[in-house]
Amino acid sequence: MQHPPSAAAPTAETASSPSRSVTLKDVARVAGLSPITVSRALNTPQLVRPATVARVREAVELTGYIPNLLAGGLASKRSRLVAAIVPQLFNAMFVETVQGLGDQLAAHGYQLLLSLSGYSPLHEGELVSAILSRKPDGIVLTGINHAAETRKRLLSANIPVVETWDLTPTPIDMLVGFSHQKIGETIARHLYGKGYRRFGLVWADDERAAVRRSGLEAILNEFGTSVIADYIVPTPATLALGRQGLQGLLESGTSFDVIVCSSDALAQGVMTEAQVRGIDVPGELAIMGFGDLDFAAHTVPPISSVHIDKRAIGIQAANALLARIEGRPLQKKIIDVGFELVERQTT
Amino acid sequence: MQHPPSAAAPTAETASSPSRSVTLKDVARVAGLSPITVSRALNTPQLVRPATVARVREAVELTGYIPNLLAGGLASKRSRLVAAIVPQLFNAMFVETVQGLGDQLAAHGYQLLLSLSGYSPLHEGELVSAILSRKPDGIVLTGINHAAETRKRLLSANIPVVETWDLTPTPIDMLVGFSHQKIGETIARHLYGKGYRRFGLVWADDERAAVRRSGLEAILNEFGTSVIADYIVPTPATLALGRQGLQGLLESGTSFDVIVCSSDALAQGVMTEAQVRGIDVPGELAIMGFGDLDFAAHTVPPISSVHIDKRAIGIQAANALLARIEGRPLQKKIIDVGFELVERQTT
DNA sequence: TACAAAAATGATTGCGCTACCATTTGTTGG
DNA sequence: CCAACAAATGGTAGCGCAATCATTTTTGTA
Repeated sequence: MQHPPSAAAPTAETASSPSRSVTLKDVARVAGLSPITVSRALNTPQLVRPATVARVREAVELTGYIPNLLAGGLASKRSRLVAAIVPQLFNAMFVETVQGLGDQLAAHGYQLLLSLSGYSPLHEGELVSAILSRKPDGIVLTGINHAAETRKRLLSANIPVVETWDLTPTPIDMLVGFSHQKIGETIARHLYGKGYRRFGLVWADDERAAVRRSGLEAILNEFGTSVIADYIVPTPATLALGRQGLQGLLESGTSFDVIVCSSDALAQGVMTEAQVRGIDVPGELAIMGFGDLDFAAHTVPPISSVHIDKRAIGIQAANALLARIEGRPLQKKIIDVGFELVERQTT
Repeated sequence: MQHPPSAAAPTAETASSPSRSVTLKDVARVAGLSPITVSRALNTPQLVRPATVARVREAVELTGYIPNLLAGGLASKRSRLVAAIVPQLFNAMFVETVQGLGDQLAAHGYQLLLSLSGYSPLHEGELVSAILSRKPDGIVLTGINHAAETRKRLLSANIPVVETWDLTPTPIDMLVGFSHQKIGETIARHLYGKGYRRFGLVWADDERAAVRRSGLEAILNEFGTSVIADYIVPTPATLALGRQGLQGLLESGTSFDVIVCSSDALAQGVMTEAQVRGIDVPGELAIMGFGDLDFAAHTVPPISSVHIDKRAIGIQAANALLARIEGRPLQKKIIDVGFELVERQTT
C-alpha cells in the first residue's frame, strides 16, 4: 500500500513542468473538443450530446481534472458557497442547526463556509466583510440583532440572507426561527400552573435568553408574582456554571421552589448541584431547562425543557436559500418552526 | 440610529447601473491612483508610502469596497481558505476541535470551509474533490484511514494536509493526534488494577473506537481475562443508545462488574439506565467513559473518563498548516497531544 | 431531395485581481 | 549639481472559467 517515490503518479500530466494543475483546456485537448464544450458537458450536460459527455467524462478521468471554482465563480458569478455565522459551537444548540444546514446544502451541491462570531456583534461587521469577499451565494445568520453597518453591507451585497433562531416581522431578508418571548411566557404559565411561586433564575448573558426572560417575567407579573433572584452566567453556558448558579442562589439565603435555566446545560448543572446537596428534585426544588438537548430526557430525573427542532432550522434555512438562489418562488419569507414545552420529571 | 429609506446610501456608486459591485478600479479612480497601487496598499502596505495608504483607505471607506477573493485567489494562487472534514458535529468530540481550528485560523486571516463526511470514507473522495476545487491553502482531515483515491488526490493537489484525532508514523503530510491503542491499554490497566474482572462493552461502530478496543483487549488478554460481552451501537453515540446498551447487556443474562464505553455520552446513558434500575454505581457496576466531555465531571457520581485536549488539536492543526503555508520551518510533522485517564467516582 | 428549424459545438471576450517588469520619483554623497 | 541608487508607482498580461454570440451539424417535414 506504500507508493514508491520512484514511480510517478500514473495520472500525472505528461508535461515536464512540476505538476502544473490540469485545466479545462487540458481536458479539451485530450477529448478532442473545445474547452467550452467540456465546460458545458460538466455543468449543463443536457445541452451536450450523450456521446460527447461520455467522451468528456473519460478525459476527466484520464487527466484527473478538478475544476477550479475560483475561476468558475469569477466568470459565472455563482460560487456555490453558502456562509453561516454562528456564535459558537460549544453551545450544542447551534450544532444541530449547522449540521442540518450543511447536510442539506451538500445534498444540493453547495458548500458551507462556517464562521464563529464568538457572540460579539462588533466583530460581526468585519466577519461579514470577510465573508462577502468570497462572494457566497447566500448567508445564514444567527439572531436578528446586527450592527447597522452589517445590515447595510448585506443589503448592498444583494444576496439572499436568512436570519435564524429568533423571530421578527422585519428580517433583513428571510427568517427561520421561533419566538423567545412566547417561550418565556409558556414556561411561566406552565410553572405557575403547577403551583410554583418562588422563582429563581440561572441565566446566560445572551440576548435571546434575555427575551425569554422578559416573556417569563411579563406573565409572572400578570399573575402577581415575580422572579426572586437570578444568577447570571457568561456564555457559553456549561454544567459547571449551572452548579455555581445554584450555589450562588442558595448562598443568598432566599428559598426557591423552582429554578428556571436559560439552557439545559445549566439545568443539568443545577440538578447535579441539588443532588450533591441532597435537595430532592422536584420535591424540594423544581428545575426547568431550555433546548431539549439530547441528554435532557435521559438524566435522573429527566429534565423538563422546551423542545426546538434545531435541525429543522438548518434545513429550512438551506431550503429558503436554495429556492432564492435558484430563482424558485418562495412561499414565506418568515418561517416559525415553533417550540414545544416538554414536561418531564423535574417540574 | 434608523436610516431613513428616502436617503440613498451615501456610499453607493454614482453609476446608474443597478448596483454593479465596486471593484479595485473604482477605488483607484476615486483615490487617483492605479489599481495595482491600491492592491498593494491593501495587501502589502509596507511597499507603499503611508500617505498613499491613507488615501487608499479613505477611498475604500468612501466606496464601500469589498475585495473579491475569487479574483484575488485566482490571480495569486492563495485563497486564504482552509478546509476541514469532520465526520459529524453531533458528536461533541469534534466540536471543540473545529472551534479551536476556526478561532486560530480566523486570528490569522484565514477562513474555514467545513465539510461533514458523515463517517463514510466512500463519500470522502468526492468531498475532497469538491473541496480541492475551491483551491484551499490547506486541509484538515479527521482520522488516518482514507481511500487510496483520496490520498492520491490530496498528494497531487500539493497542499499542506493535517490529519487529526489519530496517530500513525506515516501520515499523508502532517498529523496532530494521539494513540487510541494506548488509551485502550491504559483503560485496561486502570480497571484491572482496581480489581475489575468481568468486562462489558458498550461500543460505537467507529474505526477509532475499534482501535481503542483492540488496545483494551490486548492488555486484558495479557492479564488472562477478556471482554465478556459487547453491545455495538451505531454512530453518533447518544445517551439513549447507552441506555439501550446496558439493557441489552443485562438481558443477555451475564453479570458484569464494569462497563467500558467508547464515549462519555454512552457512559452517561449506561449510568442513567443503571440508576433507573437501582443498580449502584460503582458499587455493583463500574462505568468508564472516553473523551472527558463537559458533563463527565458533573454527573452524580462523576464519570471516570479519558481526557483529550480536543481544542488543542484544532489549534495545533491550524498552527501546523499556517507554518507550512507561510513557509516557516516546521518543528515536527507529527504532534502527539497525548491523553490522560481521569479517575472519578464511577470506577 | 430540399429546406427550415433545432441541436450541438466553437471563438471571442471579460470576470477582478495580482505577478512581473518598466517607469517615475525621491534620496544620498561626491 | 548631478550621478547612482533606492523607493514608489504604473502598464501589461494572464490566472481558469463561463456568458454571449456565431457557426456547424443534425433532425424533421414537405
